[in-house]
Amino acid sequence: MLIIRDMLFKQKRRYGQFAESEENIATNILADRLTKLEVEGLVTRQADPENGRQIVYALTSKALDLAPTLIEMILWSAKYDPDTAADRGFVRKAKKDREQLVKDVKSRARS
Amino acid sequence: MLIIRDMLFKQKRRYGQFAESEENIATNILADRLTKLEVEGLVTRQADPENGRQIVYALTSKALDLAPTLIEMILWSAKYDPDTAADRGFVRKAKKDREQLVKDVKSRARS
DNA sequence: CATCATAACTTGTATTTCGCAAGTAGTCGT
DNA sequence: ACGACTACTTGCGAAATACAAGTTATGATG
Repeated sequence: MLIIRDMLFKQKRRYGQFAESEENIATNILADRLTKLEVEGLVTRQADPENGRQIVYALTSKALDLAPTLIEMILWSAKYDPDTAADRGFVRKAKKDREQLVKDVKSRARS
Repeated sequence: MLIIRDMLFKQKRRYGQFAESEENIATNILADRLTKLEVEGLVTRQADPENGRQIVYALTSKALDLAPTLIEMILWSAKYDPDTAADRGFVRKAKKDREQLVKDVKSRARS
């Protein structure tokens, strides 16, 4: 979930970027989760043609369709978790035009 | 999550009912989760005045506000998980009038 | 072209959580 | 008074996770 969240909302694409996130996931667990996500058809893995040592992960449409669920989770956190990192603009946009936000999030995550 | 799901959508209120659910949660884990949910302010626990040996659990508004998140999860499952238990009518209603469904679910869970 | 840095993992081990089976405590019905 | 019911606890083996260190392949540097 944390990986998909980072890919959907923070445009992260690489192993090193996931490892940096504030949840401090252990590297063996991260590797394990990435292969499980690949097996479940949620992410694809491919070598970066411009930099052979980098692998670029991408979300499948099955994973992009988790956007509404994650957005609802963010809204709930914004309401009840004082330490939440959700930004104001995001929450406002979600309440104003939810469908459009889902489209925007998916489109950004694809690019 | 499974406990909140059962309370929101299946009107379960008691320990024995949670233990029956198809995920077959171990009783020690169930007890642990219920106290954690209580500590986090998601459920309340009170003895049934009509039957002293039964304890009735209820969702707080903080937990009721998880309804949109859980509904989105159900919709995603209905789309991608062939073994999902989500019923047709529910999915139709969610797509037709989401806000109303959220209200209905909350209202049923409170009664 | 040898060496160093980087990125993506593996491996080993201690710690934590979980699953299963069994047992306990306070009602309640008869 | 006694058995059944409901909500838990307890003990222990198995599995998952966290932490630290090592490995492999590629790209950059002097």
